[in-house]
Amino acid sequence: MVKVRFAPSPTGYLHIGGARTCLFNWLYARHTGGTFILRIEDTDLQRSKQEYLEEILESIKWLEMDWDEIYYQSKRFDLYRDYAQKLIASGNAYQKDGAIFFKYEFTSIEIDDLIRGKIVFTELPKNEEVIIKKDGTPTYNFSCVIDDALMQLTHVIRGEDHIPNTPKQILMYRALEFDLPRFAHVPLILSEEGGRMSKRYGATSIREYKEEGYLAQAVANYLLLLSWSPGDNREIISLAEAKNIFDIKDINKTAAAFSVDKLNWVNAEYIGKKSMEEWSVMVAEYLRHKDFLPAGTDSEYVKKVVPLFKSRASKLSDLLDWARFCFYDNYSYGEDTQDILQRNLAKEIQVLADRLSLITQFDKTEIEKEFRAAAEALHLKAKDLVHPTRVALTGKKVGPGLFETMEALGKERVIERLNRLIKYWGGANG
RNA sequence: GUCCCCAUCGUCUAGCCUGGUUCAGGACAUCGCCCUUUCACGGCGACGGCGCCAGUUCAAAUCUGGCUGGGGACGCCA
Repeated sequence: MVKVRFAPSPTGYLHIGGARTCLFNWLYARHTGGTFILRIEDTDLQRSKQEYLEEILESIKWLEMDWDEIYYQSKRFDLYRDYAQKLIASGNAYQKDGAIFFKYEFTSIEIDDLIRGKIVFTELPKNEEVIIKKDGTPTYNFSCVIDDALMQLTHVIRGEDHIPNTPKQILMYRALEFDLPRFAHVPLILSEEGGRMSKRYGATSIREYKEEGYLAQAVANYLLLLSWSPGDNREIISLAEAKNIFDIKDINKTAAAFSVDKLNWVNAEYIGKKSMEEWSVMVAEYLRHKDFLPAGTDSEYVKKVVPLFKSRASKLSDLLDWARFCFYDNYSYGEDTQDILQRNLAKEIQVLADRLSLITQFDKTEIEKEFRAAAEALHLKAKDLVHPTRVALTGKKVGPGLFETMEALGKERVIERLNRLIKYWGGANG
């Protein structure tokens, strides 16, 4: 019976690296029908924070993972001290400077790693290791061994930065006469530049991706693709599907560089799969959460307007910029619109506005019909009228289809904004 | 410095274990064309890679060794 764990330390937020390690563990447990436990490694009382703990738990849940059991190392200090005493009694540890040291003889240690095969250490840098600190709390390597053994974990799936810890831990297993779990060290996730992942290179905590408007399923899907693949060219895989096929042996040995571009693509794929209804609800919630909507914004209006952006957004935060014109009138014409605005079409826009105001059924079909008729009457190519109209309505050169934008905005707003551009040019009679 | 890990397009990867079926397949990005009122979506196409050197073999991306490059660890942090 498989039993695995994810063991975060609440001294910081859940990062993408930790999230992926968690994902692999969770997936393996669910694939095998085993048990997945969460072990909070809060032994550093100074640096551990409740805020971080909540954050980590929230992020894991957000990614749609769950756990069968949860433990806190801070509640198990007595246990670690008992085992340290046992080591003293058996002559494998001793007290010095108020701390307890585990001592060991030099031996060649071999790790039979499930991902990398044999890893051989022919020497170790030291011959003793602190296991209980002066303040009575255990060190990482010790509490980790005690818990992994006592919780009867069958597999320890963790980041490869732990490879150098493993020989020390194995020595402790032996001294304590514990059975060894299987080890699987997964590759690290590198920064976009291929270097070390750190806060200096943009967002790394799961929360930040949530705040940026990435969908949980997309983030999980993308993370899954780093150093693992289903082997059949599929890129879009739900966790439910991954559960069926995930296996440790399919995890690569090579570290993967994180790519925002690819994440954006995956996220856009997930957005594409949502129905318009789901999309609207999702965006509305996001915009409200971001406090973006002006007070009193009609939710029906929000529903009308957000579909415009579904096929263009790669993440919800795109709307914060792109959809601004839908909710605010105080936008200015962008710098890059000058080439369009320098041609004064005040009279023509006035004609357009007059014709549009007569439409009773203000939908995109009627609007387009009238719009094209107006262009023809004015001897203008449709696009010569389209571009300035878009600038008038949105302040931007690029955006959703013009006629659907007009329908979503509603007749009143459209006319108002056309008049605003006419005024900008100095009036239709000037 | 010492120890350890890794090495296929710019990036993520398939292939590598069980050498010939591969003048290496897919995806992201980039570029081009089509669609088109702009951008995006969608469709089509292009560009682009087995780090290097030896060895084994009739045959190596696939096996072996060395080199180089990248990453990690050396805390009474985890």
